[in-house]
Amino acid sequence: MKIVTWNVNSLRLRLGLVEKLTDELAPDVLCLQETKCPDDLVPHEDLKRLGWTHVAHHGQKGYNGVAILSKRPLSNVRTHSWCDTPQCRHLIAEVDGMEVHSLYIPAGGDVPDPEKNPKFDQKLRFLDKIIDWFAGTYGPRDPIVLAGDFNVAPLAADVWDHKKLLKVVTHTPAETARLGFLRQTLDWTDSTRHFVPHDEPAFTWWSYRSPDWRKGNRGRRLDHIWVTPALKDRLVDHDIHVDGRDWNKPSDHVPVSVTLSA
DNA sequence: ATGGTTGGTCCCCAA
Repeated sequence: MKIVTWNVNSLRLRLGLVEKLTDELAPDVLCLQETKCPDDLVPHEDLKRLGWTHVAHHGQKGYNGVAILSKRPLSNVRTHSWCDTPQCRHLIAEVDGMEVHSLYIPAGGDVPDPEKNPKFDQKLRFLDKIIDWFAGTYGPRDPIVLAGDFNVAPLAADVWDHKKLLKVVTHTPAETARLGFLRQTLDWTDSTRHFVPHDEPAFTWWSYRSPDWRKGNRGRRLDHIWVTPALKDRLVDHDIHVDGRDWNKPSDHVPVSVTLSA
C-alpha cells in the first residue's frame, strides 16, 4: 500500500502532473492539498481515466481544498473546519481498514506575531484545536495516516538555515512546539524521519521566488506523513520526490510517499 | 531592509 501526499497548488492546472505522478510513483492513495477547486468542478472523468476510481474532495473557490484519490474503495468520508470561517483544509476517509487524513494547515502569513497578524493567530489556534481533537478522539492503537501540508518545518534540519528561520513563519518556536504536542497526542511516527537521520537536511518545498532552487537549496520540509503506532511496524519505504520540483510548470511542493506492508 | 514568483479571481489576495 503506497500513499503519497502532494500540495498540488491547483488541481485543474496540474492535471497533467497528476497523471505523471500517477504513472511514475504508482500510489494506491493520493492525498492532495490546495486543489483550489469547488467540488462541482472536480474533473472526475479525467481522474477516472488515470485510475482514480474513488475520489473524495472537499474544496472551495479560489483557495484551500483537499482531496483523497484512491484505487480502492473509500468509506466514511468526513470533513472538519477548524477556523472561524469555513475553510476546506481537513478531509478524512477510510481505506483498507485504515483512516487516511488529508490535512492542509494554514500558512500563517508573514509576521510571526499573533497580536499583529490574524493569519498567524489563526494558524496557532488551528494547531491547538487539532491537538485537542486528536488527543480526545483517538488512541495509539487506531490505524491512522495523517498526511498533508502542515506548513511547519519542525526540526533544525528541516530548513536550509535553522538560526535564520527561527523568526520566519513555519519554523518559529510557537509552531514547532505545537507540532511537537500534536506528535505526542497519539505517539505519531514522522515517516520521513523514520527513514532519514534527524540531522540530515530534508526538504519538500522550495519557494517559486528562488530562481535556481536546486543550486541555492533554500528549502523547507513542510509536507509530512505521520502514522500511529498501530501502523509503524508496517513502514517499509519512503521517498521525497525531489525531481518533482523540476517538472514542467511545477508546484512549489514535491510529493512525499510512504509504503506500508500488507 | 527588500524583493523575488505563481495561481485564481475579478482589479488584489494568498502563498
